[in-house]
Amino acid sequence: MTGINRRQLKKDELKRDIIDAAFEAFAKAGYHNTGIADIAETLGIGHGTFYRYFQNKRDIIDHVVADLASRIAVAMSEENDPTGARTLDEYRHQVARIGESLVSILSEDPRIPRVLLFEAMTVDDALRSRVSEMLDAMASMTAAYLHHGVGLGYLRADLDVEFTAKAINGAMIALVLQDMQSADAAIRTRFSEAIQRLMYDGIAARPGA
Amino acid sequence: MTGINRRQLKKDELKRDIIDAAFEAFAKAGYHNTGIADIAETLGIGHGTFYRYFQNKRDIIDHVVADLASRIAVAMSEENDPTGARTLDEYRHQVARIGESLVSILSEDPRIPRVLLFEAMTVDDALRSRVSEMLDAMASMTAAYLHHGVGLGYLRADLDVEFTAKAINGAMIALVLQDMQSADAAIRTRFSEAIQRLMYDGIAARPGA
Amino acid sequence: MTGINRRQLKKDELKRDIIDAAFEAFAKAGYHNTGIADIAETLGIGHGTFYRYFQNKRDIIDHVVADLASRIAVAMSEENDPTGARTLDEYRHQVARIGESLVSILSEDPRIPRVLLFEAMTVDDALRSRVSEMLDAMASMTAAYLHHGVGLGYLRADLDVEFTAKAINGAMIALVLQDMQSADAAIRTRFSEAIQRLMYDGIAARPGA
Amino acid sequence: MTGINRRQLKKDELKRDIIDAAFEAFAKAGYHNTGIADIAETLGIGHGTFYRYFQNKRDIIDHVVADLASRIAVAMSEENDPTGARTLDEYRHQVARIGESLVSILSEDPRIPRVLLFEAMTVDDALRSRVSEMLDAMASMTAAYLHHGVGLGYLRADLDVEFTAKAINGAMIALVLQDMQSADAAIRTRFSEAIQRLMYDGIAARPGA
DNA sequence: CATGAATGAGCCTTCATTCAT
DNA sequence: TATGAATGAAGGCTCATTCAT
Repeated sequence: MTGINRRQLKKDELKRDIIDAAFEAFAKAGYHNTGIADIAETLGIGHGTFYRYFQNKRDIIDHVVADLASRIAVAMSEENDPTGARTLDEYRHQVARIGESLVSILSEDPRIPRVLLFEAMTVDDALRSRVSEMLDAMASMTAAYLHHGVGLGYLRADLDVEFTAKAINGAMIALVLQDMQSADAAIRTRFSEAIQRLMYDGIAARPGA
Repeated sequence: MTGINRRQLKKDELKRDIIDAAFEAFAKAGYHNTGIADIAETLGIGHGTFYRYFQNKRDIIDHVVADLASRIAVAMSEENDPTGARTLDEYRHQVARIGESLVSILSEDPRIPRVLLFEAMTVDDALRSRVSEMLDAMASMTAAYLHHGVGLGYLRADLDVEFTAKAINGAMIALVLQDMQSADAAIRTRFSEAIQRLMYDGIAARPGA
Repeated sequence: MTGINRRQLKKDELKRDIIDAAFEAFAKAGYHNTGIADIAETLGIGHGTFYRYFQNKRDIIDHVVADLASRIAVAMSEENDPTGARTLDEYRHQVARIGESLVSILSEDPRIPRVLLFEAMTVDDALRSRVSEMLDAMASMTAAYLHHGVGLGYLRADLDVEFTAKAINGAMIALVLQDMQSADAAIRTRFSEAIQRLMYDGIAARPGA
Repeated sequence: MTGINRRQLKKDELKRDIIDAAFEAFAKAGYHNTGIADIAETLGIGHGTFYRYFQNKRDIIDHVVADLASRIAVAMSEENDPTGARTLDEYRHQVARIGESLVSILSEDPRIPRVLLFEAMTVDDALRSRVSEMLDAMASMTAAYLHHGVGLGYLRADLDVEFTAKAINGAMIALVLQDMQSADAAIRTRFSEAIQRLMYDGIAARPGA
């Protein structure tokens, strides 16, 4: 009994390890420059073993992306409560926190944007769609917060929630990409604050302010 | 003399044709799924001929990117006059125009973002850097306009010009990507206006407004 | 004791099942396109188990062929009594019956000629010889009957028993192959009668007849 | 002009050489045990070159079979004149000659029956059908001669032309297979005569004869 | 004894690149 | 100069076989 369980556990573990190694390899060398043998060698397993866990090369990038997708989904669901704010300030902080969170999910590990935003986009249409949907989901979440902000009267009533959310999302992804290159906390903070000021105050000088 | 020139002309023409065909192919099938033979076949030339014009496969994507880079540089330089505005309204319009222009350069042909933002990013570090620099250049241009706006007093004096420019750039690229998928003029207009309102008015409700 | 016997029985049973499943698979997909795993899966056993009963893939086709050989030998020995005829007519009927029998052994199941005459012939020289010997044995049996027929004066005294037997055998195998494709009883009867008439009457018109 | 022709000639020659080498290899080691690399190595060419001439491994066996088919068709058409006989004796000789001819086509080179009758039958249904049709064509030709013989009154009026032809064909193929193994001229003659006597005289003792 | 996880030899096929014509 | 025939490294994938559990 336990024998079977332990074996299954080992299998699951190896499957995870393969996904991780593939992720690692795809991030470092790119999907197209990575061979199944490279992944297997990293793990010290025979390359035939790979095919006991995944159907083919295409299958593994799918799993890598799915893995990232679920990580992101989990992280997003943890923070997802657009209704929790009682004051403008609370709202701002909440939005800032969720924004940081979204960015962090991708920024946490520079391999994530590399694989998700670049490598996965060159595999085929299906995967491209898959990733696009993930990004759309992030924009939808942003939109939900904006929508709530409008409802509470914190945000402009005439706000084009959907497209403003997409714009903000674009800015956040720019941040992620910036982070991917430099990974400098100070820069990240400045970028983050620039986005927030852009959001709440705009860039224009205020006659009254 | 003229014979040589004419020959040179023909050579240049074919070189251009190869670049265009490669661009076309990379956009449609991706860099890694495109063979030299595919490109040559499209042009009706022998695939050995390719190697008389380009050193290798890596070389051609470089030229494709360089070609896009120069197209973008030209388009940017045409519009590049951050000092031309005399009133806030003029400034806004000028910035809107240059923003539209930047977006248009990439959006004009959906193959451009496909090749530049996806395919080129999976070739190697050198090319990735190359494209990053192009995007940085775009952000720098945005920054120049912001800088000028601050100088003229149209924009907030405490504006973090550099990072706000990057944020806006990210939003514009999001627009480009959106356009790449749908190519719907109405959507593009809405997205564009959302970005502009975000820039000048922010999203917050104004007590006084 | 009985426990061991029962175990032995079970082992023998599984061995049989594996042979049958292999026969089935080889007939359907061919020896070279059949994997050990396919055979094991059909039986619902682990494919490692296969190797407890057979040394390797080569071994199993040997057993399949041996199994067919013994089936054929049994069927042949049941009918084998070239001395039993007392009149020409009896002789003819006896020969017809044994001929039908020989054909039936192979024709009974279209998988038999498929495996024996085609698949087994592409494995290696040894197996090819094995099958050839089986066919030779069939020809020898035919020859025995012819020999007896000559001895009794029913058949031509100058009959080249050996090679005529081979020729008749070839005709019978043609019938088997025909049957393998169509399995139409009427066709089979016509074919069978054509062979018998060919044997006894030849094809030539008889001046006196 | 001549340059192109010479090149084309060389290509045709190499294509032929590949077909021949494949034929050779399939006959010696079998289709399934022969690698593309084996064929290429025999010819001293790179194995990539193979794929400039044939789409894949399946393609080459098709060409090998087609090549044999056309050789056989040519040989058959050379002899094909069932109407040329004026006397029974002439008819007999004619039939004997065409029979010898049919047998010779296959027997001439023991690799032919090996590839055609065994290897090709193991590849897939399509090829199996292809070869079956070839054998049917041979039987049809035999049938045509029998039909003519009946018309001229040389053969029994009640002869089942079609199936008798198939039976005779089976006998001839048995001869071919015999030849494939031994290649002894004396044996071949005996076998051939046994078939002819079987055809014209049958095996039965004749009361009057 | 049964199992199936692991293995790696081996095969087919592609394609960037070279070079003789 | 243009060509395309030739090449072989490289890579994806299969499957017979072994062996620890």
